[in-house]
Amino acid sequence: MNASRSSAAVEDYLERILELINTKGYARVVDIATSLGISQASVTNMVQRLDAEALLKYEKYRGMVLTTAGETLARNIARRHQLLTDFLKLLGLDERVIEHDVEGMEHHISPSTLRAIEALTAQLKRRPALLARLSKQRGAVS
Amino acid sequence: MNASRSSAAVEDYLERILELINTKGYARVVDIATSLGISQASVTNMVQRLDAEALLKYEKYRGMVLTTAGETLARNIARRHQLLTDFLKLLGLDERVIEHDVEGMEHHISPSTLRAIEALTAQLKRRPALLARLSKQRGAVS
DNA sequence: TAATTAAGTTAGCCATGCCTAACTTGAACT
DNA sequence: AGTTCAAGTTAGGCATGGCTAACTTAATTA
Repeated sequence: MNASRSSAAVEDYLERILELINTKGYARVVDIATSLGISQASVTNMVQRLDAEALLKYEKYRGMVLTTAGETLARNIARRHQLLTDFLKLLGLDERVIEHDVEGMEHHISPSTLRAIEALTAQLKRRPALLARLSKQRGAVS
Repeated sequence: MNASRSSAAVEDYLERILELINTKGYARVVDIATSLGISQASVTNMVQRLDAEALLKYEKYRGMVLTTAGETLARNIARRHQLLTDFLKLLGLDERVIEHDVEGMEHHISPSTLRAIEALTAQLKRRPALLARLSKQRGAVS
């Protein structure tokens, strides 16, 4: 009934589930739990909720498949994550920092802001001199 | 005892409290509540917690003052907020979108990422041609 | 087929941060 | 001094999203 707004938690789950399906072909409760660093019980709970919200189809003890809505949403989330990561990489930041910051920020970026960052990233990629100056300016450290 | 990590909520409160003190000279529970769009009861609660965490000194029914630690923290939060806002403004985004996104993202940006964005902003300010191209590239709309 | 065990589920609990309703405090005015 | 009322506080509750402990399911293997 409620197709309102996905919470950060929902987005995190969908992102990992899609990733697992893409790499392993399926997403198990135990793998989602490990990947997110939380308990299996928490995953079971959320997966049942995602089923109720029609973002995936879940059969107890069996497995899950993303619905069309769920897959579309998950793809958008993954794309946003990738774009933000690319942008921060361009700025020469440390991998760990990038991962941490992207995981925090990604749930709060509007489509228009994302488009702007995407365009900026594209422009920056053509200006290595500018990027070099950036690194120098702040000490070349992440 | 616990100088660990501030939650997003704590940061939001400190930011508003500093702002109120800067503009009105003092921060009252009712003003903080209005400014954050939450109930007075919630504010009372948090203010007592911030007192316990030594980020401010609070006397019931009287008033509050930021401690040195609290003020330093608040200033850093405000600065981060300003830098992010400046950056997004440069990209030509809508004010509302900027406010929304900054409020969401600000709690998740590492110091190093902030420095990088600061340096990038400084460079971009000198390249209006690049910024113009950006707007054209994505349709000139926010 | 029976036993073992990894995977999954359920029940009940906790912290955070919000809420409303009801009560208290203190400032301001008569 | 007493009344009034805005500001502040307290109590109790709710949603989200975690947790552990105990139980169930199903796959594997002897």
